[in-house]
Amino acid sequence: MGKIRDKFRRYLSEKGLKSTQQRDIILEEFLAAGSHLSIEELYLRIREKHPNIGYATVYRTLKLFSECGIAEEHQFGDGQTRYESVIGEEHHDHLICTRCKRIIEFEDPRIETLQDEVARRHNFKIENHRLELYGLCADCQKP
Amino acid sequence: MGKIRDKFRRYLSEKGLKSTQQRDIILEEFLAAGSHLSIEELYLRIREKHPNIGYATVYRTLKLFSECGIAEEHQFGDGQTRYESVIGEEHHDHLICTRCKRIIEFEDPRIETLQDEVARRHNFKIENHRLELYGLCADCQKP
DNA sequence: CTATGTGCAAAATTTTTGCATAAAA
DNA sequence: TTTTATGCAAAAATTTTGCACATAG
Repeated sequence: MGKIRDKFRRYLSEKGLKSTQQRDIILEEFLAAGSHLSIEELYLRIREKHPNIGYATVYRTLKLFSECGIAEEHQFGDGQTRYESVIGEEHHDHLICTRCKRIIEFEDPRIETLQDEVARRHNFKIENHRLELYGLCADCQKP
Repeated sequence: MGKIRDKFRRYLSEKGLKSTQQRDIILEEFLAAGSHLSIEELYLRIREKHPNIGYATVYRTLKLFSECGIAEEHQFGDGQTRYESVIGEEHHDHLICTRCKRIIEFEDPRIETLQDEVARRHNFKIENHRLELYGLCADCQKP
């Protein structure tokens, strides 16, 4: 868990950026909060304890997280950018219920293997990927 | 090719919606244009020949296309919603070059099979899916 | 006729930016 | 002390909406 914080510190110092109170607060809140938070949701949570942190700082800081590889941006199609923390966990993909908006995570190494194969066929070097299956979750299929 | 137009007509009449000049124009332009057009790009093209068609109509019509299943919405992470025509073709996925922004299409039925299996395991009913591999295309790996 | 669609401009959303001030190195 | 970060508010950018008028059925 300290790994994420270390990676962030390291990234900041490599780039000559500064470690600030706000960045620490936002990182802690980001890690404490569950996955798939929208920027607004995160901002509101932070706001509760730290009413003086601005929206722009949250935007800028999340972008930093994403650049340094500790968070991933997602667009699940509701017009809100969501971020998910990414280090330490295995990469996972998503089942997204179009009715109740529930997000279920899964992973399947066999799919990853096939992706690598596709990439190789196109001389493509994968940095990242996104697999999302949209549909109805078990509950929402019941009438 | 007439299939798409037919499906659209059928959808309109099923829903009691009307077939209008604008909808026809937008559909033709959408089909004529390559894949992955952003709403703005499409609007500008339409604008050239039909300067009186409004932005809102293009938005509303593309949403219709997507509802009736002849187009698919994509967000490739540049803040622009893109649409792609979908009928008649096999479903395909995307390799997206993060440097030159090129989009390469591919399909792999074996991946689809595994997706179905994952869905079954979660009692999930897939309506749609999206697989995007981000990274560097062959050209952009050369220094 | 009647219901739906259109165009426009205004509003709502989401994200980015400029700039004076504050804080880190 | 010099550079980078922050907060605010303003600006951009994207998408949606309200409404009077137009058009399809």
